[in-house]
Amino acid sequence: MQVATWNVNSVRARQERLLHWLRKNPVDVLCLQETKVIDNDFPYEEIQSAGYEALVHGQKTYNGVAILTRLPAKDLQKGFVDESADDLQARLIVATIHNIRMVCVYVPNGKELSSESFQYKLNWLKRLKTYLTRQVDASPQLPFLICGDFNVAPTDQDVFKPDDWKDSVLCHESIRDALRDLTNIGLIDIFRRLNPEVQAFSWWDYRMLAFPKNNGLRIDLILTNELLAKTCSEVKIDRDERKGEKPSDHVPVILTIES
DNA sequence: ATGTCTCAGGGACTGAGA
Repeated sequence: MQVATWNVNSVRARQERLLHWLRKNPVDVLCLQETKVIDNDFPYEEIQSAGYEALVHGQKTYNGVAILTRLPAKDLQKGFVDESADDLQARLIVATIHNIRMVCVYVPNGKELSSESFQYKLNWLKRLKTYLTRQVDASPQLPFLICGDFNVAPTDQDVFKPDDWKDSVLCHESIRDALRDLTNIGLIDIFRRLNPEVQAFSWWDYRMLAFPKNNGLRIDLILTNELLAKTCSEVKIDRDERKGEKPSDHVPVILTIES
C-alpha cells in the first residue's frame, strides 16, 4: 500500500499535473494541501475519473486540504472538531482508510518570526499536539499517520544552507522545539528513520533560482506511530515533479507500507 | 538580491500570502 502527501499549491492551477502524476503514481491515498478552492468548486469529476474519491475541506483563496483515496474511507473529520477555540482556516482533514487513521495537515507558514502569524503557527502546533494526543491515546492499537506540509525543517540535515535559514520561520529553534514537542508523543519521522544519512528536500522557493541551485528544505513530512512504522518499507521524495512547466513549489512524498 | 506563483476584485493591475 502507498500513501503520499503533496502541497499542490492550488488544485485547479495544478489539475493537469495532478492527474498526470496520479496516472504515473497510482498510490492508494494522496493527501493534498493548499488546494485553494471552496468545496463546491473542487474538481471532483476529474479526480473520480482517475479512480479516486475526494474528501475535501476547503475555503476561498487560501489553505484547503483534501484526501484522495482509491480505498473506502470512514470516520471523516474536518478541522479541530473537539476543540472549543475558533478554527476558521481549513488546515486539517482526517479519515480512517485500510484500518489506518490518517491526518492530513497544512501547518501555518508563520510569515516572520516577529509576526502575529508566527504566534498563530506556534499555537496551532500546540492545538495539533493536544488533538493528536487524544487520537493516539484513544486507540493505541490502531496504525496511525499524520502527513502534510509542516512548514518546519526538523534539523539542519534537512536544509541545503542551514546558516541562511537558521532565523527563518521554517528553521528557528522555537519552531523546531514545537515540532519535537509534537513528535515526542510517539511519532516517528519515517523518511528520516528509513534514510538516516540522506539529504533530500521537498520544497524549493519559486524565487531566487532556488531549485536550479538546489536551495531546498524538507518540510513535507510523514509521521507514524511505532506500530505503523514497523510495517513501513520505503519513503521516496519525487524530486522530478519540481521540473517542467508550472510545477508546484513542493513535490510529493510517497510512503510504502507492507501489508 | 523578495528575483515567482496563485487568487480575488473587477474588468488592468494591485495586494496578500507563501
